[in-house]
Amino acid sequence: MSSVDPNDLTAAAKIRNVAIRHFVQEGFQKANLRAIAAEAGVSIGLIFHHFKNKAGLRAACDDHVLRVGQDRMGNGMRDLLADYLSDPDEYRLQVRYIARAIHEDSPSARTFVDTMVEQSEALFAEGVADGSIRPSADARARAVLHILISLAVLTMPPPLARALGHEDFGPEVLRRLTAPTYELYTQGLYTDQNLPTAAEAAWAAEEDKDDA
Amino acid sequence: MSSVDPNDLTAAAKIRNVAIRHFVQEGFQKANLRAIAAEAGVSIGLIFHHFKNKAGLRAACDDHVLRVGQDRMGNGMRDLLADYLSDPDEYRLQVRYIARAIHEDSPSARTFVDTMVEQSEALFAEGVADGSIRPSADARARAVLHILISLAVLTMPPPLARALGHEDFGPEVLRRLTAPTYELYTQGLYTDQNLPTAAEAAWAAEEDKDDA
DNA sequence: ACGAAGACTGAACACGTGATTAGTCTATTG
DNA sequence: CAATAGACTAATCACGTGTTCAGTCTTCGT
Repeated sequence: MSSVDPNDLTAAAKIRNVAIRHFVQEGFQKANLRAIAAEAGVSIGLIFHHFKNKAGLRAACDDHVLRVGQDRMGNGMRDLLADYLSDPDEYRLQVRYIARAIHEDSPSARTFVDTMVEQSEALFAEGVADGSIRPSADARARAVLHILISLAVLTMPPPLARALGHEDFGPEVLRRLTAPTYELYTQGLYTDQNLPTAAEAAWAAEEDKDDA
Repeated sequence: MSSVDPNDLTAAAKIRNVAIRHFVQEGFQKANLRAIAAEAGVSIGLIFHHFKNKAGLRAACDDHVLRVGQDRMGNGMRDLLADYLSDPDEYRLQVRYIARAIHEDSPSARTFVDTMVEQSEALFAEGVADGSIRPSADARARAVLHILISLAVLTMPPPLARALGHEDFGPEVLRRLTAPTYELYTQGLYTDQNLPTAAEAAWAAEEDKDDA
């Protein structure tokens, strides 16, 4: 659906697709319009003809990627991870683009994030209703945390992947994370009775603050 | 220790500190050397005199921030979050700088990440030994996952903070995340018996792959 | 006091790159 | 068959910005 034969695409679409890849790989600033034009097989001027300026091109890319992403979520987003796993090579680029847009607080990213959180919260609510998921004291915050974690895993930086023995992130790394994620999501990290050492102390200390 | 009176700093240190802020707020590419020089109260030429070129300045910043971070970890890192909470305004900048360096795979970031993972794994091992933390099938992967999550929380993008009703990330948002994090780390997400719906199915599907 | 080394300045340079513009080609319409 | 519009090109401009350089000022050792 997304990587059709490049021949039957309009020039504008070709430019957009190439630009998306460049924006992800080099960042918006560093991305070079001449290089994009060359790779898309068009002249530089055409970019401006279609998109007005570099920011316009970016807006078009944001719009396209986020719209596609939102559509995919629309007909039954169960989980970002699940989606990703269905075809890693296909979605890796788009996921990274989305993550980048979110971190840079692009306008199109706002509604996208809202939708994700909304859906995630609804999904959890379902689970709670049928007893498969534990209830939470703050359902909204839990949804946010879950999105945050999913995004983090899917955009794992190279040094962390390397700490797992792989050159960079990919299906193998993801599979390696299966066990700890599974454990965390089913049993948690700490044992039942005592909530000790590190994080807990910090959280507690933080909570003391608004008593003062 | 870090924000002393700007007057008694050497010019090179002043430049470095200003540069760190600019690199975080605008990114390395967009950061303007003239603006940095002006804000540091020196001429543009001096930057090149001390740091050779822009890349040199960046290397110096990387080195400084990561060294400071590593020192802090050295004398008893318990938890990234705990550290952060001790003085959010002070560390916010540095944490974001580190996260950026890690994502861009800067050379100095590699050893830093390794140290973090190492320490985290050791910490978990302690906990497992004294019974406060559950054992894991893959201790290394769990440590990586934990670092990943900590980093993600501390560099939470604005749209997600907004989904929690705040303008951007800060101590309040962090406190809001306390409950779900606490729940996740003590009980997990799913109830005991069945591991249903979303993520689980995906993880399972993924595992099937290497049977084929 | 003198000389050298290094801190420091400000103007000028070089060049990459986003943007403009004049003009050509293609195709649709009346 | 004009004629109009839009896709498209290639040369050119404009300018921000990293970098260099010649020269001045400060400091310090002898």
